[in-house]
Amino acid sequence: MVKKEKVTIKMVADEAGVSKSTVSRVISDYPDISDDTKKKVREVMKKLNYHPSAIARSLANRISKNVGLVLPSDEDFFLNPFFQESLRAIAITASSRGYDTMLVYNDKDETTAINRLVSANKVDGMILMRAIVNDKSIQYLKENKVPFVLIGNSLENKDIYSVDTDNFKACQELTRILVENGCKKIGFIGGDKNSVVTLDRLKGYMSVVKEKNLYNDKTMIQENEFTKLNGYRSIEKILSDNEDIDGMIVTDALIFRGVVDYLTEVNYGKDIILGTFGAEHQLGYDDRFKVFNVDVQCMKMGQASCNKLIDMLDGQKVNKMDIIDYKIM
Amino acid sequence: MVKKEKVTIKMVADEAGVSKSTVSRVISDYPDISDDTKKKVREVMKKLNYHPSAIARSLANRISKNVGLVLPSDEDFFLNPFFQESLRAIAITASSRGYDTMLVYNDKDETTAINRLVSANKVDGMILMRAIVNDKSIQYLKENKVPFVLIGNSLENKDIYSVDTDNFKACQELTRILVENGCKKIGFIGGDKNSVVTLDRLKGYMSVVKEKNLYNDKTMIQENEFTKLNGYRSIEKILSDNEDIDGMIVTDALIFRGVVDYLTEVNYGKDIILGTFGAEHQLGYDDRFKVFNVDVQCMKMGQASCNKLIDMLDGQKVNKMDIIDYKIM
DNA sequence: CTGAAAGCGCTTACAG
DNA sequence: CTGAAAGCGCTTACAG
Repeated sequence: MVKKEKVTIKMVADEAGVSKSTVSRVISDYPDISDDTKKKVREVMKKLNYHPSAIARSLANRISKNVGLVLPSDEDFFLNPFFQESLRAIAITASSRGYDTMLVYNDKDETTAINRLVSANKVDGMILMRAIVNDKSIQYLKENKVPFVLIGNSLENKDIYSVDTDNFKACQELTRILVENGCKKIGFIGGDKNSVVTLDRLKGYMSVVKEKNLYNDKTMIQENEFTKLNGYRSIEKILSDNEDIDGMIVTDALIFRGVVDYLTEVNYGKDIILGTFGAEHQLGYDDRFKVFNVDVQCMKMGQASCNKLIDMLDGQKVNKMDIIDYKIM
Repeated sequence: MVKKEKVTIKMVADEAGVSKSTVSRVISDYPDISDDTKKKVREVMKKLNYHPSAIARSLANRISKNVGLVLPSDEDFFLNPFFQESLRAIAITASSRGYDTMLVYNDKDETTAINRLVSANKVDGMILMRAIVNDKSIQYLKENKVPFVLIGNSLENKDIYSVDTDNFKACQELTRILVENGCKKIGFIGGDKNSVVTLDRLKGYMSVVKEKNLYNDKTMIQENEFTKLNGYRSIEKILSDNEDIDGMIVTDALIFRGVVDYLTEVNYGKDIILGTFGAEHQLGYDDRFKVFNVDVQCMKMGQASCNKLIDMLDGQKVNKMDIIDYKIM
């Protein structure tokens, strides 16, 4: 077997009897190259099994063909199925458009990881997978004029590109459904208080509580982390303070699992109607419970955010904010 | 505010009154540069907020400082919490060693995605997150002499670098525990038959079944996909064919959830002892069940695989195979 | 429609 | 201990 050597543009050019410039142009599929030479060059490329070096291209034209994915570094948050599924959708979408995906784990108050990717020119743009209150990453990306799209909603930055669920409306609708099903006293369990998603959903819930004049007590609202344990403890706490609760809003699949665990343990069933965020397959509960869930369609979100970023990089005009529809079932 | 311009090595060199070569050498921390100039150059770099272009470095020295992560593209498989947790460990480990992580989703019988990353020089090495029978990716990486480490076990390739759980032994131990707890007739539910993990665990189970001369019927063994639904249907099938089953081995957290769902529905409890793979927090079940689980410690696996790959890239000597210990509880 | 040449921002023998 | 120069493999005005 012949020793493999990296095939370069030079070798293709020589073999095809044209200049490097010409080869370069057929790589990029320039319109003003004659069909004949295009064809010839392509044949040679195939014959030589030539693949342009992305690195060299990047250096020459400052385009990396990489998108950066910014994930929360807090374990609890990341364990959320939402991330796993969006991440997959993003990577697959990127790939289908000729981009590769780079991962960054980002701390709440640090931008060093992001900074590294950006200043090393490793990515053309970024996707942020959550927004927290007073988000440093968003600040950084704006200041450095890095193209990015946020999955979520930033309270402080309304002029950025984003893709989001209408969490206020979704949670409002969900709460109303519980009311229509007879609930008089509805509790709320959310994730991290600094997470904008939690806040938006809380507002939706509150709006119905006020509108319908439902009984309302602070002990009915718990916000902590995005964990199963939090769900377990929060529902325990709420029930011990409010025996007569007949409905619960839960903002997250992981938390929901903890809630179901506790309710199963103490033998609750349909006495409490549950409204939760999360797709059916992420939840896990059985017939003993009555559950309404809003599916925010993370696959769609991931896809939309990635397409939006790449459209931006392509210089296309895109909306500032896109709202992805949810499904309540 | 001054318009931001990319700071290059040239500008640092000029400002510090040295040559580009020298700056380059202090970037790489060469030993034979005088402390004085090192210090001076570093000051200038900081003052100018200089960050070397990773792209340019890559082109010059053919090192990308990226590791590629090869994930299964089949949705079912990927949804497994195992991947999510290993992935995070890998990305964090890579980052701590100055590497960034690139994602590739790979089809069973295709190597195009991998090929793209490799031939474009975007990565220095790869981590494969599973092995299937007759794995094309492994073949490809071997042939192209791409450094890689496999998380798992390849039946056909014993000469590659890998990190794995001793799945045979773990499943053997798990099955024995069920026997010690009085089980006489133990079923088995696994994931994809083409997945080596499933095969290894099945062998461990079978070895005990034979050793202890347990009743053994093909209808007690189900292998399908890595999904919750599969768990649900498989246990249903097994129970309908074998009413007197008193133990079940389940190879996967997601499948386990389906099993628990079904058993809950039909009001089974401690009559069947469950042995499963998956960490406590991935499982989700309650006191009604008696469960033993083997935690393969995915964080450790991810970490070990990434460190191993980077050690290899650094030219260090590493073991061919590393076995990560598991915990049964 | 195509080519020669400069340039992208680094690294690294080589020479001193 | 340090510098000048060539080179990594592309792209892209510019000229024809």
